Amino acid sequence: MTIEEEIKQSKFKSTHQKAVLNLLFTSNWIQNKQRELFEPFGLTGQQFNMLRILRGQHPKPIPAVEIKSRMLDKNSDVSRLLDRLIGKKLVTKNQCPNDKRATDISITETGLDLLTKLDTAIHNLESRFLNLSKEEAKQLSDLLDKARG
Amino acid sequence: MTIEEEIKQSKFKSTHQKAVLNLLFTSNWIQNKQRELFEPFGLTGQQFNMLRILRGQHPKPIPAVEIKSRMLDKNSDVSRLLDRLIGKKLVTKNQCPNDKRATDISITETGLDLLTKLDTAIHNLESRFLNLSKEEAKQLSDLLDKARG
DNA sequence: TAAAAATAGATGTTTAAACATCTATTTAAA
DNA sequence: TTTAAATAGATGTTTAAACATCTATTTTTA
Repeated sequence: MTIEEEIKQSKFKSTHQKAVLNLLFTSNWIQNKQRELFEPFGLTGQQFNMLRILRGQHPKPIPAVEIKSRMLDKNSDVSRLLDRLIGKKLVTKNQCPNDKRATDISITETGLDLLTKLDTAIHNLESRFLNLSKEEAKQLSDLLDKARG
Repeated sequence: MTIEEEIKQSKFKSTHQKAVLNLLFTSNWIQNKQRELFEPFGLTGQQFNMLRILRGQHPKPIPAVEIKSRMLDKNSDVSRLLDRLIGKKLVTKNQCPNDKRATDISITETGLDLLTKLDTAIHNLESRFLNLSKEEAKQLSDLLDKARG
């Protein structure tokens, strides 16, 4: 379905407006797919994003402020997202010895196991459901970089 | 800034994963810009989306279910979004005479005036801040359509 | 036609987003 | 070095998202 069909709008003020609406719509579309996938595991998209960041650093702990700077959504409420992940034993938090204000956040083995279980499903979502060739995926990413430029 | 810089991640599992992360990031980026713009007018992005849909139909009223089918976010809680817009006198709601279950929703003059005030600012956001040529904007939109295909 | 299914919308509840403010600690400046 | 500024993170509050469930009405079907 084209964006025209998806939102039942045949005309747009400009090509740019159409691109913006399509971008926002497609982002929602992906997030809905992801939500379906995460739901059986009791994770939200933001929580998954955070776990993936921590896995990237594992076994090195990182402070919460560093997580925030890597999140897709820069407004994320990292403190309380962390609280929920700690409650699920997926991450640990300790006071950083060098800087008493800061925290050392690490993903636990349980967290790593959970991500491993999700890996295949996520890969399918990203590659199989994103109906693009490798070249087109690169082209899309490059256009997005340029769009924000 | 490239997506690598934005989320401080130099390697990605696949080109597709990079495209997905870039898409979600860019969507957040746009929504943050929009929020700044709407904030002085007391609107959220969803409320603006709804008003624009109603303007597209004006002066013909449409039922709430029709609004929902045109929203960018298909999970929108239309009833309560409408309540808020009615509270601001930006839209009106009446029982539909043909179908007592349904509603006739219309944008008010106040709502139209508000959108008029926002038009230039939105156009700037969409065209000036989306740093793409017309051809690139079309290319982006086409890739997004294909990605969901 | 009576019962079942579908549709339109409202509402209740839990969780999270958005925004501001606050404390503790560290770094910079006077 | 004493104060001021900046930084890391926690927390409080309001609003909205997410999910289910409910009522009223209309449509279908047995």
